Amino acid sequence: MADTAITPTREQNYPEWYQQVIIAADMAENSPVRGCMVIKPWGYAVWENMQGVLDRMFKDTGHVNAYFPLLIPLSFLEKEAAHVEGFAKECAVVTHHRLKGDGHGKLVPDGELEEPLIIRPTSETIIGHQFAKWVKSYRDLPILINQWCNVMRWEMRTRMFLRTAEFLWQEGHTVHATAKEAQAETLQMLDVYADFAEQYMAMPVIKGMKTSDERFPGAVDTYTIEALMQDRKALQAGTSHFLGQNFAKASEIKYLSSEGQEEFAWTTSWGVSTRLIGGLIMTHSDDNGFVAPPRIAPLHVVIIPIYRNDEEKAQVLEYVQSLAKELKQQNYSGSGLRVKIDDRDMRGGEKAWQYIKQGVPLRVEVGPRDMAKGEVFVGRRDKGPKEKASQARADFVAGVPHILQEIQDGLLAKAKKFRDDNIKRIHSLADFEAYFKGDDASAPGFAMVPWCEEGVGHDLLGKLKVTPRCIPLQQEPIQGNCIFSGKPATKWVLFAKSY
RNA sequence: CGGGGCGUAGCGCAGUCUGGUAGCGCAUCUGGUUUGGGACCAGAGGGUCGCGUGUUCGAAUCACGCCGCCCCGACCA
Repeated sequence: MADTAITPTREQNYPEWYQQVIIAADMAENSPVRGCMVIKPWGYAVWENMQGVLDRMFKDTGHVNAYFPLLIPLSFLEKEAAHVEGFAKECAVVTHHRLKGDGHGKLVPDGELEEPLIIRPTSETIIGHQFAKWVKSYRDLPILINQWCNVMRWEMRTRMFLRTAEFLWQEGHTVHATAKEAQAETLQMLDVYADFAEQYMAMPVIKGMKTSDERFPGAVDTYTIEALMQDRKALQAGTSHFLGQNFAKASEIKYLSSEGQEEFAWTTSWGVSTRLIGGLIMTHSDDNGFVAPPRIAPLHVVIIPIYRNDEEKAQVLEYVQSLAKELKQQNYSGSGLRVKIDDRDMRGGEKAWQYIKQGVPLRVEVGPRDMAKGEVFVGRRDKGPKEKASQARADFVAGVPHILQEIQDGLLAKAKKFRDDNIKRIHSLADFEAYFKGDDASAPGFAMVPWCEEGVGHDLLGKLKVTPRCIPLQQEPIQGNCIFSGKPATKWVLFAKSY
């Protein structure tokens, strides 16, 4: 056996390591359909936990859930000019509504549709169409809606979780009477995303506004949370868009104001996807596999009973069942502890390694010796696989919530330090080039660059495969000149190689 | 859509150059020995060799055509 559970290691081949972690943790696998993935129970459990927290946060900020159709009339996509440009090339199109036999055992499309339908790449157009009917008066506003669904974008190159042709997400869509209110909503949801990423996923993010080139097609302003992965590439982890009146005009969302004037409404949209799981994997996992932050881990504690014969088995199982019961009564992050006893007929070591690869925060091994002493033998996922220690059973049970929070905090602190250690302030084009040159496998991290706010176009960016990630909301005082134009700088801009 | 590579057991591969009745490792199942740690021994099950046509006494292997997938670009939540 290799000395790490995952081969290759991050150091040896990061992209391959990423794939292997997903397979070893049994989170997902490729499907027979190009670019699509099967999310297996362990991966889906992570998503369900993320959904649970986000859904509560959305509801706490006044949103309600609804559902809109998968299929959208093609003509809807044509309504907003920039939106057409942005999405037309990557849409799956439905042109027929049944199949017929060709007489040789094959099925061929039959029944051509008068108007083709597209599979939603995002739902602004169809939701806007419905909103137009729902909004008549200023009294109907605001509309604060979210939907959990799948969308499809026919991407050229895909990677599990990070970019798949079909992916799961939530998309929030809101309508407001004023620009100010819509802008406040956009920023509020960006904060929700940032809080979720940091407090639950232990993934530090930088909040900022996208530069015009990176904006969502059809948006006035796009805000983003940007995270740094362990290979020092950036990941756009969530976006929130102020759509101005662009979609309101395209879909004719109009209302009568309290002054009796007909006005176009102001809309927003915001989303995070299963891509976050990819970010989670690349933020915390190590050469032994996935590391699940306790607050969204499918299991908090796995108990592995150790025994030699049926008599011992009966005794140990009784002991661990009462242990599991006590643990489940403990509370962590708003719910009972998630605990499982694994009494499969397998060797203990093999089970232990499986849970290491799956990232379970705490492994408890209990055999006759522990039982006799009223102890448990505990391993933590944030420590080495063999760094395990005995502990009095009662102390352990009472202390688990505290240990879990310690692991959670440790993951965030470690990720934050890594992120902060890999942000560099750069004041000249030459330094910028020196920082970013090198192949894709050796991304250096984030660069903070002084900028004059007049576009960031430069040939160097394409050559270095570097993109502006965002204009951070939190700006520090700046002096000096824009590295692109040489004019006095007014803002710091964040650059990186990215996913 | 350009450039490269690959389709043989559930997974990973050898065999193809030089045509001769399909093999290895892992996984699975059975029996045994083990048992505080990703066990060991013995045995078993499992494949129209991507599809089609051709050459041949004989094709995984040669020829032609097709299909699919992966990697590198353009595109990207």
